[in-house]
Amino acid sequence: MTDFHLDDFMPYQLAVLSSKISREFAELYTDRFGLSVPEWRLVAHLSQTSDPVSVREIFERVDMDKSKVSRAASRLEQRGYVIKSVNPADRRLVELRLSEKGRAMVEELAPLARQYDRQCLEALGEAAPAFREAVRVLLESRRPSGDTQRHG
Amino acid sequence: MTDFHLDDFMPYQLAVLSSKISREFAELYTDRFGLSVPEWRLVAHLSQTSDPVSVREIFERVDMDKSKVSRAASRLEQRGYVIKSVNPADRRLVELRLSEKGRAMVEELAPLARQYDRQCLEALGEAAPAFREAVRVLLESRRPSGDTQRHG
DNA sequence: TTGACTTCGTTGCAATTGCAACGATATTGG
DNA sequence: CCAATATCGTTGCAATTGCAACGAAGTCAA
Repeated sequence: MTDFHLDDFMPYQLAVLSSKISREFAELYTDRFGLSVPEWRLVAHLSQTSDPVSVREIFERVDMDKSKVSRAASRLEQRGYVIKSVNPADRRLVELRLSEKGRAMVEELAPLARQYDRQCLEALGEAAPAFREAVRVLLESRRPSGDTQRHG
Repeated sequence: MTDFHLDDFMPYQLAVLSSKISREFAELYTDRFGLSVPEWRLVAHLSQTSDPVSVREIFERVDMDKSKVSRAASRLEQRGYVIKSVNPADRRLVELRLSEKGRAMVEELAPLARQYDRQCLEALGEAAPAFREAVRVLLESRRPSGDTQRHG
């Protein structure tokens, strides 16, 4: 109607794409492990290192509000996947890390994730590496953003 | 820890990217027009045609739950941006279209949207067209999905 | 040391959300 | 025509969410 074309509009396209993909992938772990999306994200993040990670570090990188991270961590702790402890050097900080049970879950989940990822990239064929790179560039071009809350 | 690399994992990367971009763009219309994200999406969709559109057509394309579309439509109707009417040929269907006021708002918003879009693509430089195309390919490679609800 | 200020994670609360159930309408098969 | 079934949009409700406010802990300057 106006010369604005929704189908070429990046925020819209990305939102639809990412929510579809996120939902589709979630089917692989929701039933099987009883994880919500924020819980999966937290677990995935913790699986990247053996060092303990603070709530702040997570919500900065993962674009989740800190309350979301905090609640996901509590639920995961209750279920035995995550261990919370107080950082002795700075007692404001909470240290999060995976328990043995948590690591075992990731061992099971990781192959599914890799497979899903591969499947996405197959659809792109040769364009896949360029796409990955483009996503990375876009992410870095966005300002690191403020100080407190992200949304989810 | 395991050989799963979150930074290369598409669903995660896309989710972070899209939520950042969506939030960033939302700053342009939230204060100025008092629109929520779902409301903007509905308006944007309606701006693409002068024909009336049903709730179903929208939530199918826009990946929003139908209740979300329904509520966005009601709020927008109350505020005079959208006109709801019953389709006489099939009285189950609700016809949605922009009012004059709604069109005027889009006229104001469209340039902002185009500008934001351009700004995103600039970060990509030459890779921009390929990126757009890749997003489209990915979107089409995802199954059109079930029948009832989307999420948002 | 003290007092002002900052940072961290949790929690209260209101708003938003997704899902299921519903009433209304339409379609289909007999 | 009628009964069974399907589709559409709205709504009730419980769960999730974002935001602000908070207490606890740390930092800094005087």
